[in-house]
Amino acid sequence: MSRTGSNGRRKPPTIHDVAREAGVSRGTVSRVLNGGHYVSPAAEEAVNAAIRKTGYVVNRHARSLITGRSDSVAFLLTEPQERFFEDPNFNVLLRGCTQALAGHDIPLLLMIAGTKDERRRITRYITAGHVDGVLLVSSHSGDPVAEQLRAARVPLVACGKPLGQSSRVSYVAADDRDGAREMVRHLVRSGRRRIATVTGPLDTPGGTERLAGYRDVLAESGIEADERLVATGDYSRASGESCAAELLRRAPDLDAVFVASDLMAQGVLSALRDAGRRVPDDVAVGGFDDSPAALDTRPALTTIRQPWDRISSEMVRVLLAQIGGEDTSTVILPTELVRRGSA
Amino acid sequence: MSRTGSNGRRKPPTIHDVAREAGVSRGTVSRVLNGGHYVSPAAEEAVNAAIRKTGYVVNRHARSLITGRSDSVAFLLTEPQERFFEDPNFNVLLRGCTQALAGHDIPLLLMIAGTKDERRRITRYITAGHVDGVLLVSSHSGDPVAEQLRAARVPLVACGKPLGQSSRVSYVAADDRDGAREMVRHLVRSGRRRIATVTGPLDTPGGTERLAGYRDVLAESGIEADERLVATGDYSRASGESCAAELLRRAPDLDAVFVASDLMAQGVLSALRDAGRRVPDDVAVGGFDDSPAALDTRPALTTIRQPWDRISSEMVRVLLAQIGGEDTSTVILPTELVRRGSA
DNA sequence: TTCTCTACTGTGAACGCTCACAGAGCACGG
DNA sequence: CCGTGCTCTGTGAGCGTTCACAGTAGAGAA
Repeated sequence: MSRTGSNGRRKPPTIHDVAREAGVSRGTVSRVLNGGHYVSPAAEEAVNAAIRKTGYVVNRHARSLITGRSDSVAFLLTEPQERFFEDPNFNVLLRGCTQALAGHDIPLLLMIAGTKDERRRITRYITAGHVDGVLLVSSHSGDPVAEQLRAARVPLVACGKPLGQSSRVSYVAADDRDGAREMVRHLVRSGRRRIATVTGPLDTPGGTERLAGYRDVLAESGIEADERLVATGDYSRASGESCAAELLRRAPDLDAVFVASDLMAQGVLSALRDAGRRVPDDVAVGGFDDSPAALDTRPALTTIRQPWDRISSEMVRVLLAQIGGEDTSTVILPTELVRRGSA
Repeated sequence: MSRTGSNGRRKPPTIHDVAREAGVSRGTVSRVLNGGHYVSPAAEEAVNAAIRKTGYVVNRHARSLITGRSDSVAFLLTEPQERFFEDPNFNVLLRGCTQALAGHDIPLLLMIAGTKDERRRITRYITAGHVDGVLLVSSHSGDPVAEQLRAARVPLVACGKPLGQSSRVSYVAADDRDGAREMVRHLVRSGRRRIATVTGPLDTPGGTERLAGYRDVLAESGIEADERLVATGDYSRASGESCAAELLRRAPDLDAVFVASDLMAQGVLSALRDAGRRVPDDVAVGGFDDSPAALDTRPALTTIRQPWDRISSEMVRVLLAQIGGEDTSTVILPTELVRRGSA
């Protein structure tokens, strides 16, 4: 049933062995393996039985050699720092993509292009056709990798809106702007009028879009915009703390803060506590991300949940469509307000 | 220079194109590609020039088809829950392995075998020879996947000691027991005598080994062991909180707690604060893991750092040695005490 | 010279699969 | 009756590489 090599280790059965076992030709086995079209029920049954009996598993290398596809996908991280690995959302994303791909029997290759050298090596690897497509995670504006892959016509889907690119890179993202609107509307509805914000870096989509959403709601609510109420952080806890201190100095009468990330919101809560302000009585605080940290604050953080599970499954769906030759575009997914104690 | 297919998409150059360009045979190009033995300097130079000119990249599928190796490695997670993805150490491990493998030009395939079905599918995939080896991360005792892969003679290295296995699975781990000793000795040196502990689940290596280390030091220091000072958690923050409450009830005179994870230690700190105990004045608290959370507590957590960067690089080193046919065994790496404010 | 050894090179045959094609068998309509 | 179209099947070729082998050239020893 299985052939045995000279070193005693079994050689796995080939399509030939299955064909012989089933009493059909290689071609018929191959057809069964690839969807079973133009195969008689009797032949199909015989082949399936032979596959079970021999324990046959297709040799993907031989298949790839001829089809030109690799039936694998790269998950590419182009980050110089370890930021993404510290981000709990990243885990959900990676996990979600792995699972969604596994459903299609497609393995995920994890690649990290931190340095320039690595970027070159990985770009070569990918453009050589070793993967069928790329799931790109990068917060960088003007990422050269995306451009190169696009130029080489490699199917590509980014997570989040690639900033500052004129090119047509498909992406999947949460609706940052609308999520921000939702949170600020929530603050307005609860009677706040002096609403400050701590933004993310303004060269990231999360930075600009969430700020835009904040301004949308002030405008629609007829609340006067006040630049003293806007501070720019870098998504770190420490920057949240210092931004909040700065805001309190510039506008001591603020009664709410919309913070563009939960991590920064932690810092904001610390600063407010240090300043003797009670949350939410004196100052309401709204975060963004619904990270696990949002549960650990006191009071627990009211925040905006991004649908990471859906983002990952959509990324995979769009990428597979693109690999299949379809023209794909962008997917924007709705966010959700999670009410807890802080606002 | 590059051939063009009917659909306008360039066909990548093959070894044949390189050979023609360099004026040598396929064999010579292949030899240059695989180490350059038995190749004249002139030929080698010509081949390298031709490779640069054509932009040739080896087709790994064709190579794999004949060599039987795939030049790729699986990073296999056999966890029903998402525990690992919530663990920041896991990120460092995954990142470290990816990078270490990238140094050898070996891509990492991430696979998650949560359900029984997935385990079967993935085991099939791996035993079919689609990867050269497996980096296994699993907290489960009696993991059937490890046994099956071992039986199929797939090179395999586990992260952490596989519990309850009689088999000879190579693994790389931090010295949990000695790390626990180090922490408890530190507590003893600072004058504590009623030292409690919150352990991890006792079906995990981290649970049993760290508890053993705790007992070692009590014994060597002549401190009477007291079962009222031992509580078993599940590595979650909440369990740390409830265990600490329980310990305070059973042994109100405790003056230190050694907690088997930083996450649980966060819970312990909360419970102590709620009980009005000052840290470290009334009660010293020692954690384990040196997770980022350890910096966010007040006071900052004294903890034990596991050398995750070295663990990942050692896992890769051992796996590659095993793939190369060497007999490999176990690697135990030292931990490090990180002193902060809590003890 | 001749023989041997070493360094180097080229060639055919595989690896296991899919694809294109040819051909068989059958049913149907003209 | 043939021709046409359908479903189903087998066969040869070839994907791009490595491997084993055969063969050449030059150096050194006999």
